[in-house]
Amino acid sequence: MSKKYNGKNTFEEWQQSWKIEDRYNFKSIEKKWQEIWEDEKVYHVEIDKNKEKFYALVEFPYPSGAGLHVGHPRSYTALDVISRKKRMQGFNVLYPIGFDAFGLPAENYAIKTGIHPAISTKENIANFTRQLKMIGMSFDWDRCISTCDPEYYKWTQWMFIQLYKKGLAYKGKMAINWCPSCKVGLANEEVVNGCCERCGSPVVRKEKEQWIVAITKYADRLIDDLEGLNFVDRVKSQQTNWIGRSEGAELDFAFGDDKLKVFTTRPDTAFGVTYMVLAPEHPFVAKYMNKFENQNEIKAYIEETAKKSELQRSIGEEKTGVELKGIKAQNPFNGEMIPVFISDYVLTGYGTGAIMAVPAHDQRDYDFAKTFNLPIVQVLAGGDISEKAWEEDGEHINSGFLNGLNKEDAMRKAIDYAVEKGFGNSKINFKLRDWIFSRQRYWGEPIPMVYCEHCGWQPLDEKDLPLTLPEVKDYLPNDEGDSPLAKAEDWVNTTCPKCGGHARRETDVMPNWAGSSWYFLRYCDPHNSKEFASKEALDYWMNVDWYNGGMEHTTLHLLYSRFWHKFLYDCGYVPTKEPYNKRTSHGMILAANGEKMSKSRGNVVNPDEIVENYGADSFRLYEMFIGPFEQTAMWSEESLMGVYRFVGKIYNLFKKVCKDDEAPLNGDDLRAMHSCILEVTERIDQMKFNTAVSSLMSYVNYLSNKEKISCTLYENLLKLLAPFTPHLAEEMWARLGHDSLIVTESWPKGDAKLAENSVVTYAVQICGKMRGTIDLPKDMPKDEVEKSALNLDNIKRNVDGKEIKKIIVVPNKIVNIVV
RNA sequence: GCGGGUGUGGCGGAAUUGGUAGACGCGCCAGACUUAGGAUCUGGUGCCGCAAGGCGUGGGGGUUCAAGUCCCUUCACCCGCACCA
Repeated sequence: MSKKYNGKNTFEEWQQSWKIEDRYNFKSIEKKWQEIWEDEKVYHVEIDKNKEKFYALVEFPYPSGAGLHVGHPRSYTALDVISRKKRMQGFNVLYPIGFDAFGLPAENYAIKTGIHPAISTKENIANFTRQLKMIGMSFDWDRCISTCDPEYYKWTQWMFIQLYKKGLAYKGKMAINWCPSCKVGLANEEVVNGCCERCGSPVVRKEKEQWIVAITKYADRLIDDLEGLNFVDRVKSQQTNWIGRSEGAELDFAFGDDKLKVFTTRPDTAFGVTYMVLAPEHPFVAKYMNKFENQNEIKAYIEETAKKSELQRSIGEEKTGVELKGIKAQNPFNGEMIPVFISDYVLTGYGTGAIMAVPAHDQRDYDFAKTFNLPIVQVLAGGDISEKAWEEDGEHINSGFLNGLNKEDAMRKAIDYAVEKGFGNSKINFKLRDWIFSRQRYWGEPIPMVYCEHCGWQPLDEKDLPLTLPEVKDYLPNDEGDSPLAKAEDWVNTTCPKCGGHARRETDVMPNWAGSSWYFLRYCDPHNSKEFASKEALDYWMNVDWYNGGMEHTTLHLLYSRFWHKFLYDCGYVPTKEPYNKRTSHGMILAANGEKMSKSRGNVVNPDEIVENYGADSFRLYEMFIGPFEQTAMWSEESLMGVYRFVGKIYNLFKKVCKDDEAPLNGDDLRAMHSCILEVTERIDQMKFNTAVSSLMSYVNYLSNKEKISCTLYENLLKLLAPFTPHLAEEMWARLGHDSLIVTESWPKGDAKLAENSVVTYAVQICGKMRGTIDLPKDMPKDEVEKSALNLDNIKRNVDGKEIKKIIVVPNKIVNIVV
């Protein structure tokens, strides 16, 4: 008997040395096994073509100064359980971790303290690493990456250059969302209810030159390719909604010397158009300004709307606007001349920034028409348009050649007509906007572009990557929106890679969604200095088989990374169209009173303390037991105590364990063991971790009631526990005298036949009401079941004197007597 | 307004998809042991009732021998988007 992992010796010696006071000492047990795993690189993986691979991924954390939150391990433990089980089932499992290390908090901390973000980030990463190891995560630490490492962001920059070369990254001047508090421009996805996602300040509009990434070119594919993916429905629908595809037509209305283009989803209602509206920012407003009769009024309105924040603009209950007097538009369907307005209810960024208004059939147009006393012409039969707009369908009326048609036919005919006469065509529009990619801050990837007066914007030569962040003394951004990098004159002034003349570097940095858009690719081959990852590694490891992360990233990271991956696929750099086969989302963990955990509320639970008091195994197990994985859960230290007691019980059970021949397995034993194996196996796969733990508890309760526990029963318990409480499982496995690590043992196989009982309990009902139960042999013939049921005292008494109409027998389940 | 989700004991939550509602855990009650502890063990615990029995899965209706589960209707709460033409 080897003593490789075992300070004592054999099973017998362990049992003999057991004293009543020998309590479950999680501290020494957990430390011991963490060291062994690390020394033996148990969780390190390499490509092994003889084994089926499994790639499990969790969202890598931002290494904040606060350290790990109890919410992080919910996701990490879940996929750790899955990874550990998959390993035991013979898969070659890649379960990596890294750090999404660029970001504002480190930079704000630097502004406050003067400590360089690189230094504080490094410290935070060290702390996170300590904590993640403390809770026994089976990550392959050799593959640990950090997005702020130049060896990493070299490739982020390289990919940006590819985007630029393919015309998908462009510099544009446009009104962007500006957070006056963070002093940074934001992508559309980073604005929540008109406020900054990060700090909550109301966002204002600001005209700025920005790097923009043309994610909208992929809008269609980002929706359509969702179909084949195993993503939870709420993720799919949220992404589809966000991208917001709508099909319709673009139509030209004559306006001055121009054609005023509008987008509409209902070209069939064109005969009901009684006026048009432009966004105040629409170029025609400025172009025709000197032709308008009420210039002062128009200018005043434009000024007023410009001052409003996005938030104010979107909640204006009353419709406002100004007519552009002096020029009318002509409806190409019926030749009518109609008035044109500007109003802030028309958005400049969607469609063409102009609409044809059909007040009879659109409530917003209806409200506007009422305010400005404009005619309302009904073109769809139904409803009462003196009350409100009729937005349902109906037969077309007052519509010339469309009269009498239904929606589909009228749509087709209207578009055909527009195409034939040359004033329109069918068109699909999206809510999704291009991705604003510039951030006017310091702690991010420098954008590898220079501006040369002769050659314009030029990408760096790829061999000059990485373009590293320069040192600066002052991290403060300014209100004008200049990045702190602008002050690093030596760095900013450079030469043009094309003509060799003087050029200036881009001083904005990338958003921190850049590095996270492809990190799962780097995990496949993290030390490669020639490519972001080798073809061989990508071919073997991709796709991610199971990706778990927060719902808050559905329209941010998850959308960006799918886009980024599709781009790389189009360039031939990755083998698959989509990066993730399966996406699930964990629920949040709230404080005991149902509030969000936050520093300001003082209700944050610190994992360090939990592990100190109860151990990593209990912590992990509680995270899994806390409630349905995809739902919000409340932290409860009492419930954690219950789990801790359970873990202690498993430890104490050891003293009852004996060799199988001392306590031969009986039918009940086999039933308990096999049904537990079957349940735990199935429930882990279905992410029903809470009920998987219940199964284990029931099994342990069964074992506790026994005088002696056969070794087989206990060994299987340990294997089933290994994914949840790996330290304890290893320790008890070793104490049983095994020379192997339990994490490398194979997952037990449940036998459904052995899990079945030969005696079943029938519920006996009269007219659907429970009147008793009866134990009968499994698969007894129906008429015998009936007879036995009618023989029950309680049934006899209740049936007495009544006529039995019929008796329903559901095999092995229920007898229902109808009287 | 649109999209997604949730409602079950004192509490967190189970329920093989129509077949004994309340698994498992917490809490509570009773008992055991004890160098009294936030320890451990045993039993009990949906509600009303001494009992027989009755009532129970947000509310109301329906289908069925049988409904937490299916259908109709209604209410409450949570999340995402929101003047998207």
